[in-house]
Amino acid sequence: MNRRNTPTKEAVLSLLSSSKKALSQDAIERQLDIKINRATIYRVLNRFCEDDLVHRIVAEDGKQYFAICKKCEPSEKTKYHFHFRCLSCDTIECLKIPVQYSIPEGYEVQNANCVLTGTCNDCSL
Amino acid sequence: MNRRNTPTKEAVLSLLSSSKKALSQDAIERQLDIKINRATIYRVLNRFCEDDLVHRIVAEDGKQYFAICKKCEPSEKTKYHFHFRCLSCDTIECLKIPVQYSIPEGYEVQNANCVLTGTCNDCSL
DNA sequence: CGTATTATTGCAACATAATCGCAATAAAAT
DNA sequence: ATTTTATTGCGATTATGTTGCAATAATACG
Ligand SMILES: [Mn+2]
Ligand SMILES: [Mn+2]
Ligand SMILES: [Zn+2]
Ligand SMILES: [Zn+2]
Repeated sequence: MNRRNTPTKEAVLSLLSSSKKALSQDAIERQLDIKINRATIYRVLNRFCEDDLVHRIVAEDGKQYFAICKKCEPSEKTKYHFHFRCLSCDTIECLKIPVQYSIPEGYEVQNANCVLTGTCNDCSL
Repeated sequence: MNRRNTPTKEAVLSLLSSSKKALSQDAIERQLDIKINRATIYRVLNRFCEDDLVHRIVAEDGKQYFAICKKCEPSEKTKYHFHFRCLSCDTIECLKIPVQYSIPEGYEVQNANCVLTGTCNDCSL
């Protein structure tokens, strides 16, 4: 399935690139200059995830948030990192903290979704 | 707000106690002998969480799963532990693996939701 | 006991997130 | 220019979870 370049794709990727926070579909739709259909945004995002351009975070609110993988090297060591959700400013950000665990025998980990919740630095003043 | 003992409450708690896996509202409703309304189950579960009898896990599928806190002492050291979701048998279990992280200055963590996904021991044969 | 208080329940309606089918559009290849 | 088919918009649909309200029942209290 070959990918095609479209204004929609570029707009969403550009927005994610310039954002310091992970964004939900909702937030993306609101922040975009052009009007893009909801289903389309989801499809674009899902494609980005498939292509490992973007990673998906599921927060405690059950919603999906998307963030660009800038420094997310697929190096086995720092494969997964924590995310932080601030209950005060309601933003989700990537923390440069590797997820460490020792999995029991026989288990195989394919993905990790780790979200810490609380108050961020900006809001704790 | 005082709590009252009801058949519903006991049935749900008993089911969670005897289950080795975390259960969704859906699964609880199906596994219960008596028919209990969906909203009621959610309300019972939310009360259990408020009272720290049960803890809530939000998985990658965006759904809530509930598990009994048997050995979940509120000791600060092992406050949070990992959970594992098997994509093969579609179950979620508590791992006795503490969540370790070093949070940046100024951040305050109130909760952690950490789910590893992959294949469990039973399914990896 | 009998009665009063109010936590709990069932039901329907609601809210929101995310997906899907299908026809129309448009990017890319030829 | 024409063909191919990935992408889009739209509406409908599924799913999870919550809420308002009246009815029910657990608990306290005389
Ligand atoms: Mn991240
Ligand atoms: Mn657990
Ligand atoms: Zn904040
Ligand atoms: Zn399994």
